[in-house]
Amino acid sequence: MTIKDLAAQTGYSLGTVSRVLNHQPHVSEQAREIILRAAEESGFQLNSNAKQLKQQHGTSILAICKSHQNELFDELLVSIQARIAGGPHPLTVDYIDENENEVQRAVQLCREKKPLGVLFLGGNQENFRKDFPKIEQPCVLVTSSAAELSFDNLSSVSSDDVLAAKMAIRHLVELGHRKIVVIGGSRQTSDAARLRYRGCLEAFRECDISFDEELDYETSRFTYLAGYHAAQALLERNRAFTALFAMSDVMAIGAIRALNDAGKRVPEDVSVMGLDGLTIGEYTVPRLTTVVQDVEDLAERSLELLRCCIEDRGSACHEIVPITLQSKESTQRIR
Amino acid sequence: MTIKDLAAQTGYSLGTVSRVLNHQPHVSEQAREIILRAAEESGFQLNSNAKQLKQQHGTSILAICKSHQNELFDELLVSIQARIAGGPHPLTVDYIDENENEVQRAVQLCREKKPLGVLFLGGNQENFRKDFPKIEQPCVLVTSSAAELSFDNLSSVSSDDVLAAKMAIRHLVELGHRKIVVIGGSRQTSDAARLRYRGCLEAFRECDISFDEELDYETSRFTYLAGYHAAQALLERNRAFTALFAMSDVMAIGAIRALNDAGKRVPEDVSVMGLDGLTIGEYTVPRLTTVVQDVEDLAERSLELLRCCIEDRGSACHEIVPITLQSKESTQRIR
DNA sequence: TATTGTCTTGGAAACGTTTACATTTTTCAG
DNA sequence: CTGAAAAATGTAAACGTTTCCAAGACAATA
Repeated sequence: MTIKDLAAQTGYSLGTVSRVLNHQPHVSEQAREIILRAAEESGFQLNSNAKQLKQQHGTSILAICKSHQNELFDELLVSIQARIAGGPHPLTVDYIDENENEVQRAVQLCREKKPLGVLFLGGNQENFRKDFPKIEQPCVLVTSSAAELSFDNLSSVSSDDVLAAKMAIRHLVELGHRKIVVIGGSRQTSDAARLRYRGCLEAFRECDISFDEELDYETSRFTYLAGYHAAQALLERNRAFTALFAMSDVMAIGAIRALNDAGKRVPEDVSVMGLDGLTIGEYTVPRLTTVVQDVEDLAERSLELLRCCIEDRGSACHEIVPITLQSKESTQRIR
Repeated sequence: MTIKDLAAQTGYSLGTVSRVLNHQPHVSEQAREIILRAAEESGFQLNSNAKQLKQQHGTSILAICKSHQNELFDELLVSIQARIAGGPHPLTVDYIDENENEVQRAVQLCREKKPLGVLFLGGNQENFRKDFPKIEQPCVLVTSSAAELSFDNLSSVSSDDVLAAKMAIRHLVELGHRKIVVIGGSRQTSDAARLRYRGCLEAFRECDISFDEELDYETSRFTYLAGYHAAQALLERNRAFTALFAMSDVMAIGAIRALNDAGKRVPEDVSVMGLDGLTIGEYTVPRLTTVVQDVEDLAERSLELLRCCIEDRGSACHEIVPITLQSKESTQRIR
């Protein structure tokens, strides 16, 4: 059943049928009604390949997600999907490898799929600086600011990483902690790690705490295992500490496990903080105190920004969504 | 840059270029080489819309995932995606609503996207029985057996749900438990819940334990919150129990939280078992004892089955993948 | 009535492939 | 050499839309 059959069946021409199906003007009420009914009755289904071939652009939103191993992205994706479902623009997700250049990959995918717009979940500033110009579609970089980049089809939505780390450290300081350990991902490859680390340093300075280099642990990634090993390594350094800040929730959970395995209780012996606000933070015992980046907010704003760029051809915009500190059970006032 | 440009550029005809690009025979080595190089150099990208329009079928694998809220499916999807990445058949994922009919949705999606094959993540036997015939593509139903259904384009890969539940109960019994609580999702809407419940009953019978109806709690879903409320409700019934079996890991984790909140220690006061073998079971304190459905296995086998059906037009096949019991910290011998 | 403009419709050319068929070239047995 | 089969290549028609342009119908204006 094609548009042609529909035309033959109703006695109208191809052009008219197409106009009806696309809700275009210049069609009489009568024609619209007849054709719509015929389409309904025959279970007509438009061939999107033909449509896209002709129009030279697809109808979907493409999400490019760096690595499978990021729980925050998982939650974000779920939230984005929920918002987009049922709408006119289906979501396509492509996972790419950790050490692949996401922008280069994007230009390839854009050429092939011709999406209306693309959402980058995670991404490295440097890669954008180098390879972005080849992309014509509006894009938004989520969870990482692109404010320093000046491409007028690149927007971004992120939380203030510096502030987030600051809030975490300040919270620990307010609870009386002075010897605070920091663990995070690679500051060389991750913008987030770099910014959060800066936040930590600023917080320490503002609180007049001299930060012991020995209490800093930089690992390659933000995973559970990385957190576990980091905490373990820190314990082996034999420096006393009463609190630990991990730059991601899963890392914090790994760290808690390592502390437990070493006979330390959380929060009695060591207070632990995470950053992200994942659902699983609620599952752990004790519940994880963390700095929350609201996933719903992030999803909502990034989609909204993308929509703006697509519809109005409005230009780039860089948003910061608010973060909140959620104090739960893994931190306590120092004894 | 189209195939036509490539033809003009190399001096060959459209047909020859197309044959080269599709690795078809009847092309001279020389032509193949020249054309391939030209394609490489010019960064040529085939227009998949044109291709699919002509061929009348797409090239992708479609995964239809029932509900966003299933961690097992998330892990499965990651594993499937990893296997499929880089191959000739991209994966498209569509999440559908909990109470939508997945098969009806599938026929719609198949009409539109014309995938090579479809993977159902979760699904209700009844829906298949009713609406499946309209689907022409090979399909495989994952994590739920379709052995009772006789469509020769429907295969399935699952673990033995009855056995899984049996193993869990037996393990608890072997640890000396007699008063065992069972919580699970709706047996009316979920095949898994029904089968696992049957497994429990059989295990109890085989172990000569009379199962107290008051120790059974059927909730609507398999979530953390459902687990939490179920455990809470069971505690309020004031029946003594020393062990709890939840039909999913997240439920078990919710139950542990409820027990903790009520002042019960796990595993000292109550042993808790889950079923699934999710990664997050490792994150909890105590680590969750569970019956593991190997995600890698499930992914591997389902993809293999689908591939067979697509390539050889081989017919339906129903596989059971082995499960294993992973004893960790949330269960212990009764005191 | 003649002229203009607006609304509705029909017709046909694209979009970039694949593929069946036609044609040319090569190979090789007799 | 000849002729025929096989291999390589070219040609053109599809696939199902959208969209531009032309044309017809009708009303309003001069």
